[in-house]
Amino acid sequence: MKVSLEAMRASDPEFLTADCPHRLLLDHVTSKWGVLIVAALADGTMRWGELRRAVDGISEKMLATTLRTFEADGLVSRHAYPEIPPRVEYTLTPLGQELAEAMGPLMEWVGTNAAIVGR
Amino acid sequence: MKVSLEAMRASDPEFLTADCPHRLLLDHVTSKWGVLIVAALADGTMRWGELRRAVDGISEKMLATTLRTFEADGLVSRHAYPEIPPRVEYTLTPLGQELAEAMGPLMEWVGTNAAIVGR
DNA sequence: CTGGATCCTAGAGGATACTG
DNA sequence: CAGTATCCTCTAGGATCCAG
Repeated sequence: MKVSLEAMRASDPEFLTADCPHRLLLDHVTSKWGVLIVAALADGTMRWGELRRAVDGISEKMLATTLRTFEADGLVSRHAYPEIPPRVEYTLTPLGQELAEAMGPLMEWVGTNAAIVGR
Repeated sequence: MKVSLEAMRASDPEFLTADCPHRLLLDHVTSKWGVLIVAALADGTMRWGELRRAVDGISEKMLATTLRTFEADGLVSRHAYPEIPPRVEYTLTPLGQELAEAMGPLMEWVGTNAAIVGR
């Protein structure tokens, strides 16, 4: 399947024009860490610490803010258990799982073509 | 198809770890304007001016630098015609077209789910 | 028409310390 | 363990002017 801005704009003329909601959502999910967090959570529910380790190099701040953005977007759900020590789990919502599947081909492409990248 | 960091790392343990080439390539193609440029070019060869109009809101600087990055990555090819006034056309390479196809599902997902986005 | 060259800024992102 | 709070850096990106 191809992308085709033209085709998408045939049904919605505002598709990916400046300041449209599509742009905002696209910026969220293609953010530096957003892609990696979704990819990590695609494997299933994870705790904060697991996620931090799975997404190599992420700072605590960016993990927190990206997760909050995704929660607000309804892509990730958070469940905190009232225990000592605390345990908090993050899971993709059904919508988030759709996203994970939609990103599958892109991730595969990156996986097989990383060698080509120039500086 | 799901993404699954785990699965990808089974074959390549370095997959999407910090400073790996995958990260670099991913940053290129998921950059703010990169996605939109690939999407626009997926419809076929375009001239500089067309591209500028198709990618609503892009500055000349970012159009130029993103195109140069993609050229260096082998995703886009540039052809300048020695005419007055100048005409320059940009086309996706075969590799770029693969990328465009890989991004298809993501674009569709964004198209159908933009309403959900929070601020 | 297709850019290159400059200058500038907002905000993404990082480092560190601290807390329930 | 799972975060918040601060402060700071840096660069992606924008605005503008200029040129072949």
